[in-house]
Amino acid sequence: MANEGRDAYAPAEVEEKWQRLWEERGTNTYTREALEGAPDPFYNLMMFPYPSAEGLHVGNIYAFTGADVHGRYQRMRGHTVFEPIGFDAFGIHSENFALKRGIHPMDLIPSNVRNFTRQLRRTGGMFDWRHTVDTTDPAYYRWTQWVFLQLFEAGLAERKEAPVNWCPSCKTVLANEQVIAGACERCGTPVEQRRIAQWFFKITRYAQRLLDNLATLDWSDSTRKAQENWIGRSDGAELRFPVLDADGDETGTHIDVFTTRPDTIFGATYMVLSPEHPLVDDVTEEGHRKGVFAYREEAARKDLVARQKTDKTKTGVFTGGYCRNPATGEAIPIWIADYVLMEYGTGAIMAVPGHDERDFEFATAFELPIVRVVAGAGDSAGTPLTEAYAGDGTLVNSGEFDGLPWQEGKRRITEWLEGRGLGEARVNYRLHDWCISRQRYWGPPIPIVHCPTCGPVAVPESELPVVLPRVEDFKPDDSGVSPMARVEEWYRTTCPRCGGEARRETDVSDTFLDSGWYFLRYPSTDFDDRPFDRGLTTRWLPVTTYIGGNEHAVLHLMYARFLTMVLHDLGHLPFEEPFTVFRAHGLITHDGAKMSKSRGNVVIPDPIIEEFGADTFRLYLMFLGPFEEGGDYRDEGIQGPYGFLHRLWDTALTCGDGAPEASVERKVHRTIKQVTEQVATLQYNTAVAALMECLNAVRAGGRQVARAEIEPLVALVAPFAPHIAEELWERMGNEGSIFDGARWPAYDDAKTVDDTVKVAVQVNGKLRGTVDVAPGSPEAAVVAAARAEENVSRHLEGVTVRKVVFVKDRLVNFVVS
RNA sequence: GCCGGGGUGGCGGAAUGGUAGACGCGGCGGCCUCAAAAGCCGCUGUCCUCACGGGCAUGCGGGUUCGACUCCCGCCCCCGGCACCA
Repeated sequence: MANEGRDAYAPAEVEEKWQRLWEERGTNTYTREALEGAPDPFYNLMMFPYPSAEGLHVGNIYAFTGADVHGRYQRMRGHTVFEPIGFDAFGIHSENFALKRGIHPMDLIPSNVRNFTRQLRRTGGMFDWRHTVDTTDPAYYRWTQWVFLQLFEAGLAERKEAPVNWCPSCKTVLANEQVIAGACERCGTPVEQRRIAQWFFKITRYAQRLLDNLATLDWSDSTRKAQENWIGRSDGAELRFPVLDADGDETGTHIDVFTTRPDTIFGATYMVLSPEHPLVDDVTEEGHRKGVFAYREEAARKDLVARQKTDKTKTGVFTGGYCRNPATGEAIPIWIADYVLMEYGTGAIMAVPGHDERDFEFATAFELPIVRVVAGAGDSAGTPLTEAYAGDGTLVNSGEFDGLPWQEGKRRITEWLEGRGLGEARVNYRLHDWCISRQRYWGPPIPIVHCPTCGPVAVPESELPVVLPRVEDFKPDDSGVSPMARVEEWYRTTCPRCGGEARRETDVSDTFLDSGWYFLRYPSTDFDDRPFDRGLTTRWLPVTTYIGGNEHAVLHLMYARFLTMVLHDLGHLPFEEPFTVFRAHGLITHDGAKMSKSRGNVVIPDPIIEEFGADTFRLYLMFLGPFEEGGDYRDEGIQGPYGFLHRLWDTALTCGDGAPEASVERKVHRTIKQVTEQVATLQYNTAVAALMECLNAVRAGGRQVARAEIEPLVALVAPFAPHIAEELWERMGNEGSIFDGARWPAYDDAKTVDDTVKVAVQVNGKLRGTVDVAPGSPEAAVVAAARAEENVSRHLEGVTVRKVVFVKDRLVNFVVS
């Protein structure tokens, strides 16, 4: 193709030009007035990144591009699309990196943010840089602290003791990820647990609502399911086991257990308390005190991670105490064992070794009695148990309840015990309250003052933010509390209530609190006197579409939902669910393997963008696999999209003004239809394939291309490759940005239908030929044509046709003997 | 163990129960070019056949159906998440 006098596609030039123009013209940014008056708002949210020192990685770009394609598409359909981005810059990653490199996070983060901003601009995202947030900016975390106070004042924040990982050598608190195989990641010393007072948000109060609302959300199934499991509702009963003294008389205290199988209570042959259970001392007999004490110490010495390791053999000790099984009336021994967790249920269980795998293992190890109380098909009351039986069956050895199906037994036994004041039906959740305290430096201070007379007092709203001071020595030390606890001039203050001497809370809050409400802030960043403006919030929220990774399926998304619900209940928000639609994108691998630094197969975006351009990179990322499932990045694969954009460029700039050819026009209309449907549902890989196929058809045989044949393709490719689309759009003589004025092409249904269709002809289900017929041809005509087909007729020779299957415009199948 | 998602050419991946392998990469052969970049043409699952054709092919084993990558039953393997949750 002769092309002297016309410049070749030079991505770098085109991309720099349009990034500059977008910025100059404010193409993607909104003023406060524009946001307030938006006629058709579409809030397109993506998960804001943590600005690491390494820069954006391919995973970030993959996620952002997928979301940006969606936003650009919605904009071309005429919506006012608000697409903000920000930085989730507090937290342990920055702090650890800063410690390692000896750079203060207050210096490190701004330079990381600058670098991320530069990279994000280069990728061609439609970001509104007027409305960005940085969680480490006091102007932002002032409102994070405000959110804390809302919960505090509503009685949803409470301070209680909870275990943390403790390194006895570094004398510091460790996050779970800093514990490697039970040892401190820095010094290798075995980690212990310690109990310290921490702040919790009472998310468990919202467990049922968080669960119920899931059904109303248009979210990826995998994400919804993950939330459901995380909340972990189980229906059962709380039962009371009276404690007995040495003479076998009731002492008046009792142990409550939670069980999902009250029907098996006749098989409860012993009781197990968690080592931390408050009644352990009460029930322990003199002779057993030493053993119980030693066991409890040992359990405490284990770190929180190791404590939860499964497939370890069961350990435990007998306390010497007994309680009464309220069903059988018999005395059963009370043990303590670390397989019972204080965090779940009541911290105590009735052990039914016949029908619970863990109890069976424990009973076998310590030679405790095992009784069958459920008989499966073919079993009787006396059938011995060689393993725990957890299947279906009817009750046996259960007194008056013998013979009942277990489900019915569950109900009846609960009622029976309830009638005797020995228990009641109960629902229990796996979800725990949200611990937001971090004994760290790099986070927003929790806005509380501890007063010796008034207790914990909220910092008045007018005094927010409680600014995190610049402290050069922020390394955790042997004090065991936050580094802020040694900055006396900071923590010494007066009580806001009584004016007496007091001390600031020195812990900072969890980063999930920063990210738990950031989407509320974006539209309102023009306001510094309120976290989010009522009018803007009503117009723009809830978020229309949120696209992000499933790694945040439970924590981030659950906390954001919880905070939204609370703020709704407190009258601050008119909705209780923040994200109407959520879509989880897949993971991207490189040459079939997960990317990781240690493998050395991390794809670095910058050199790729330099060589091929952001448009090609974006197009390739969206093409290499289904967006919601992820895909495999292969370095050579980028050549396909690269060549495609080159051909698109050449074709668009050499097209003529003639009328479109009918068959090509049909292809174009079919493509518009397909791309429209598939981009809307995030099926980007097949939409891109359709664009390639269409361009091939348009260019077939080096034919002269008509403008009407190629111009729609320029618009269809725009969400994926915005810079080249703008440039071609302009060079084809159009005014203004292709993203302004709802330029998404329309298709004519009548023009998506071909004038002939290929019908497959089978004999006994095997393809023997095809025939071309007019669409909608009747059976008789198609069958006749099929019989006439040479190869088909040969296969029909000498056999009897028993049946003819006809599917209009698709196939004919001759069933022969 | 539980909950998701998968298993299709050399590779990434397409296929409302109806022509398996679209689109792309890679490979092979050719064109254009001083050269490179970009571009263009043809072939490319596998086996048999000079060819026309035909056989075999969607992790494994069964089933339903005129017809199964697709639906049903039973396995195996891979990826992600949760995990002593009573």
